[in-house]
Amino acid sequence: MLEDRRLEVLRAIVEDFVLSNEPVGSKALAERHSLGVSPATVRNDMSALEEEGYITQPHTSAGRIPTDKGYRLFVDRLSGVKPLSRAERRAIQSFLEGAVDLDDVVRRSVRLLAQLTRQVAVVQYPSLSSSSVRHIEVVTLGPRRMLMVMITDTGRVEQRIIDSLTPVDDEIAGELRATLNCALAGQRLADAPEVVATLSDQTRPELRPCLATMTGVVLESLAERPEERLAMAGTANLTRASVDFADSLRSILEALEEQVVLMKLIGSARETGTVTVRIGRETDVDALRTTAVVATGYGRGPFALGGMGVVGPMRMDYPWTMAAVRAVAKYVGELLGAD
Amino acid sequence: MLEDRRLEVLRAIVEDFVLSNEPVGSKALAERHSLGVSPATVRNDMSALEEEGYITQPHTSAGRIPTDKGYRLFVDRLSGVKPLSRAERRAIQSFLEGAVDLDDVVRRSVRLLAQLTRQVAVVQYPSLSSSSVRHIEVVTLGPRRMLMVMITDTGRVEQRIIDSLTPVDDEIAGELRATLNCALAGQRLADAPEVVATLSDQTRPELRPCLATMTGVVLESLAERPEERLAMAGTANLTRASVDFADSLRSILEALEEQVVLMKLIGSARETGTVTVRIGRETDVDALRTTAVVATGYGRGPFALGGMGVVGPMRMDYPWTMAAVRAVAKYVGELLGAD
DNA sequence: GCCTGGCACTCGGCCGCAGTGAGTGCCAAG
DNA sequence: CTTGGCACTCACTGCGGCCGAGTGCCAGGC
Repeated sequence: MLEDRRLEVLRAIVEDFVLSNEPVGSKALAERHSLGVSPATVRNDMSALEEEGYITQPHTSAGRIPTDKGYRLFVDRLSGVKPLSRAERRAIQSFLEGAVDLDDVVRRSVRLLAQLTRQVAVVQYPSLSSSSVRHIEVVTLGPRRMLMVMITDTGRVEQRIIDSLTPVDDEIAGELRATLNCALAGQRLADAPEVVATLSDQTRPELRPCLATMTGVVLESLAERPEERLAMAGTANLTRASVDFADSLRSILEALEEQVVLMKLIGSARETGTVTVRIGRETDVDALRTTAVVATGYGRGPFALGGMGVVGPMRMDYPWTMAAVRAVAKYVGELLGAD
Repeated sequence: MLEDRRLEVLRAIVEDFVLSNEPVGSKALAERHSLGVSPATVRNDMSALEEEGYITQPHTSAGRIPTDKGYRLFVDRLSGVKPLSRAERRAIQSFLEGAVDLDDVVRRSVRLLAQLTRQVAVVQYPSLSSSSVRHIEVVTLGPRRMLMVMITDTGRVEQRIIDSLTPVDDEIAGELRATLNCALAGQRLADAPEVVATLSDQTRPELRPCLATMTGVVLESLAERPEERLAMAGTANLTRASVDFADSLRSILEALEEQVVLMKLIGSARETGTVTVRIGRETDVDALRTTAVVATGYGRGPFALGGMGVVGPMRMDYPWTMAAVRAVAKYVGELLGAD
């Protein structure tokens, strides 16, 4: 019960600090939250909390602010996920439902998430490996040139120009198209490697080099090249977060432009079925040590199509942000899953 | 000649201020640049330049800084375009030549431009209206569903799902494909409207609704929807530009996230055959009144495929930036034109 | 007529200083 | 274990003075 009150004090500190962005002191705490004890008692608790590393003071004779560890405890044990209001849910839905194609869905989601949370939002495009092939098209462009277009069930399109060593014509293209479609259409791309492996033997020898190139392309694009696409919005919101932030602003922006970094951050949340939070150094990115990342996967239950999330200052309204991310992910998932 | 020296003084002020970001005074000017006159004389010139509105002083007893008008004069009459070094040209080329598809080209260019100029870089995707149709593909997805994919000669791919009122099969799809390709392949998309207009009459009546939908899609995607795509990079560079900038940083970032605004800014430079510069209020965007935009079109001589450019503080090395933008545009143009 | 050196003046930036007040830690009493 | 009291710390603020870069003006020289 002493333990309980301490946690309550921690929660109060986090909540107040998130609101005010100023170190919170014992007196204000005891007043604003009905803790039922005097400031002196709160001071003792704070002292203990500081000892344990949950809070810290920027300088002597100032209030306390939560540490990474403090936020972590708050997120893990002290906060639920604030449910969104009916109006908010409806807003999300109406914002997304006008989308005409995949690109549009992604761009709308990312803007929506940025506006909603007032943070930087990031949305991965549906990953190829968790999509299925809808159709593969092969077109001749010239005597030794073909274009291959792969369309997935999420609406994503990958195209590649292929230079053939031997001459090609429409007939050959048709044959390749038929072979590839027959083997891959409807298959999940994650299963493609096995399917493709046996393909070569069943084909006319003279087509094999071309076919190999094409299956190569399929596999290669599957190999989640690091520049796997993503969309970002709301970078302007970074400036919202206090001024001391300004120093690190550049390095944060730089980190955010590194797609690889973001993919890791957002992508790692994809597999877990829930909203995950990484706070401060937990991001494993030095430039982001003053920020927190709230992310989740979207679409298809266990086989998430991609990840989405927001990056913001550690001082963030976690319950609300988590709720918003979860809600947007849910709608986007439905939108893409149904398609 | 007096006039000449004044211009020389203005140039010196711009150059010094770009380097130091500090108001430049008469003494320093007379010393650092061999103007052959004393500080007192320079003061007189400065006084005149201020009268005419080319320079201003942030406060009494401080040096002068150029105004919008001053930069404008500098760009128009006082600066050539610094040629790039051999090494730099080579660097550009090697950075771009590994690109595998259109997306890759655009993303590489924008990163390159951002790194080169240390500013925020923006690249439009090749606009559809100045591209030609390379191929149109029609595929059945279901009994009443088809997918249409249009591929342009710049490698851009537009796809759209079409729901038909009447049942469709592979044969019909083939017929539609043939009709569309026959009419449009090789045509510039800008000419598409006329070509398409006559198409309906030459077709079997039962196909007309479908065909109409498809040509509709072609025309619609041609209509340069405002969200015409573009890529941006180097926003972190904004923080580089002095601190007083920091206040306006948010509004600048917000403006940059407005695609429509950017499209206008970059797009308007597309038609002019040269590098254009918009300084301060010339951008017609209030949030960008402290910035300058250097932009140009790329590809295909008079029929530019798209625009690219950079956004940075007014205090910018214009000769060098203009040279860099021009050089990158040239290489990208070659890359996409040859393709 | 233009350039130049000299001179008085302005004013933003940079100390150093003391006063203020929020907040802490400790202690003794309930 | 809680509480009120008390001394202490220290960031922040406002004030006054100094400094120096930079200006404008003027009278003298080429």
